[in-house]
Amino acid sequence: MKKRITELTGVKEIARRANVSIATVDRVLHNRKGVSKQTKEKITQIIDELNYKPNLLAQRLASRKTLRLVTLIPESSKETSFWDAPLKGIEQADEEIKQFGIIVNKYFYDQNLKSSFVEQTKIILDTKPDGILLAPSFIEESVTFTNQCKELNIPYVLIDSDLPNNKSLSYIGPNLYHSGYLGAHLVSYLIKESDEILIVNISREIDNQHHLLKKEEGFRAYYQENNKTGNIIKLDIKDTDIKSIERDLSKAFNDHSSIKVVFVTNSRVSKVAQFIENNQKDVILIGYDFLKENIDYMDRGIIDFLVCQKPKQQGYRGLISLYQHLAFGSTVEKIYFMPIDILTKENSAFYRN
Amino acid sequence: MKKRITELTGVKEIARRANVSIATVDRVLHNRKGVSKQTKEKITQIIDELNYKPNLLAQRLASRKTLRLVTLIPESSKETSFWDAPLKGIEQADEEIKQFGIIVNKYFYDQNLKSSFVEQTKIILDTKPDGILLAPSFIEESVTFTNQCKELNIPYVLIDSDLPNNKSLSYIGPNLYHSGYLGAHLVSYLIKESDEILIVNISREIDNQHHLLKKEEGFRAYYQENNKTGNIIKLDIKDTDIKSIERDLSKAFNDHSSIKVVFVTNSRVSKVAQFIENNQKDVILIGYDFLKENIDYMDRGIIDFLVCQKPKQQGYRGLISLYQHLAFGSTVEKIYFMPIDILTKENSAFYRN
DNA sequence: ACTATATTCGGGTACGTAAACGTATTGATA
DNA sequence: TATCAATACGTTTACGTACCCGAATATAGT
Repeated sequence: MKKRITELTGVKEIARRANVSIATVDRVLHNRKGVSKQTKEKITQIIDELNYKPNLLAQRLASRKTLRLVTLIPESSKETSFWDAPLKGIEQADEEIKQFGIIVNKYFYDQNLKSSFVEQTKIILDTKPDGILLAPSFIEESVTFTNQCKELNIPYVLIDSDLPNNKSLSYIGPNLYHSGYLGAHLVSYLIKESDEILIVNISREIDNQHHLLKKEEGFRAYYQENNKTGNIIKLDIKDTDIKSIERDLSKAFNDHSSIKVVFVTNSRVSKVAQFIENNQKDVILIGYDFLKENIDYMDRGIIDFLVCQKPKQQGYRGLISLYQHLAFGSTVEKIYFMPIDILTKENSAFYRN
Repeated sequence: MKKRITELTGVKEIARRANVSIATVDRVLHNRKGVSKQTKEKITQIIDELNYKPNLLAQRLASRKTLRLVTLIPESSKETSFWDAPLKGIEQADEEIKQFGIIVNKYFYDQNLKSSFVEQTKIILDTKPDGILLAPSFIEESVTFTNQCKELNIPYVLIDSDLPNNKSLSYIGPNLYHSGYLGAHLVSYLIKESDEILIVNISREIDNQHHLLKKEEGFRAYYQENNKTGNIIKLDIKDTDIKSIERDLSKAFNDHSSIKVVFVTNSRVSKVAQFIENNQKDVILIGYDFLKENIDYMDRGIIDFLVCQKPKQQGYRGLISLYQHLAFGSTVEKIYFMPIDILTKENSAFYRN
């Protein structure tokens, strides 16, 4: 530990060199009025010369502001615990930044209930937060909401899925198309020419099917582009209870005798795993997301691969981005695609969500 | 943005409640002498009551200390650019923390020259840094060095490979055994009973072979534990020039006609790829590390899988850990195993090192 | 020329903590 | 008893920035 050499680059130094007071320098720095053109130019020049960077510590300390951020994501449901992970990320970020005078308010909606989403957005707008982290499951309603945010000049970050006309500060989440593409690539290693591939979409109508379709598109694209002749069968399951799923799967396996690979387009892969375990099917099973139930099946060798895109990171990074943008005016990446991670029995223990 | 409600939990408030000055509170907080037992107890109690947490911003601002951290890692060589990545991570962390009064000095050694390592450690100890980030390629010498650090009370963090008697603040890097184990698991999907597997170790004697052996051990363990009957052939290549490598590989392929998978235990996989491309061998090739030359071969379909363990993150996290420990006294994870990432042609573009 | 108003600027305080320095009290020693 | 050191505590300045308040100056209008 050594004494710091006296700072030679602060506002004080700038003021000294320009023969003005620090208040004037401050005005220039914050683009406030009350400074003559001459003085402003002179100060600006000195700022450039010194390559002045404000001391962030002092800045936040002196600013008697409290930033309030809100998050709006689906609540964790019985159907899937997927949203536990982003929430954890949010909580972790909250923990880290709250000491810097940031308050985070969390709001949740029911993924099966559009009205709950709309309701929450209204409540949020009433509180006039300084920034918003949003998981936009319902496209149309989300567009409406984000437009309102724009009008009120409230920056927002999207996670998990993007919106078409994205005026968001940033999108942080998967590239769904490539995610499916990768799935197909993996599958290509695992099958022979004559084998059949079963793609399974499990999702209620009301869900944001956008996700699944994009993935399927990527999956199919791989086969087209690479002239693979895999025989692809598609199965849509709209009723998400286990009985319906088992019934539909049974039928598929009866109709198609040489299914070798099953590709489930979302985190509900554990339901399929349950069926496969019970019925002793000898297939390779690929699905999505690092959920406990999925990991269990993977450890038991029923699920072979899980593709995962760091849901916790999405929450964490989203909040941190907002914070940095609001507190320091840092620029943030407009689009931040999460890595596409491949999990197997052998590396899942080391996975960082 | 709202005005912050006047802080009711600072040293000032504690001082007010205890009927003492803030200096006395400060003394108690820092365990300095000059406070009577009574007063100290009283203040301690109030601190607990208020659940006082010091304002980190103010703390760092007021402390006229500069922390100096040093890093010691191999220099990037012609043989492998692996260490470019950790260096980048270090530089990124440096960029982030230098505004908080942290100075980072970088030192490098030649991975093929023990003496250069020892030399650098001496120089470093002379400068008496506040913390050290170390990549301990040479085990014995590193043990000596870290023991000296312990004596001088300088905390250090290890990256990339661990040391047996680890009194380090933290180890951040791969679990090599599991890394190899995963490789075998991947391979198991790709081969038939009769196929042969070629394990290739490319490394000069002087290198830290520890790495490679651990990986190989994991690889073999998988086959034993899972009763796989794969026919494993091992090839050690001590001369790292391309000609020797090609000669040795040629011989191996001549001797063994049914090699289907080649597993290279380190980042030199691109050399093998070069051979395979030139000789049109139809094998699946698996190797390590996200290097440009490796990615190139993967994009061209010569390398099928790369296993990678976030080398950049290792550098970044290592420095940040040191900083947080020294600046804030945060506790850091004693062992932080990096995730074991599987890269293919299709997800490498989204990889975050 | 004289007020009224706008513009330009500096002084000073605040944020919460660190720590150098000063002061008062006590008790031991010569 | 005079001296001194140790102890316990308070006062004050400093860190670098934000921003309020008011003073000085310039400009305009009569």
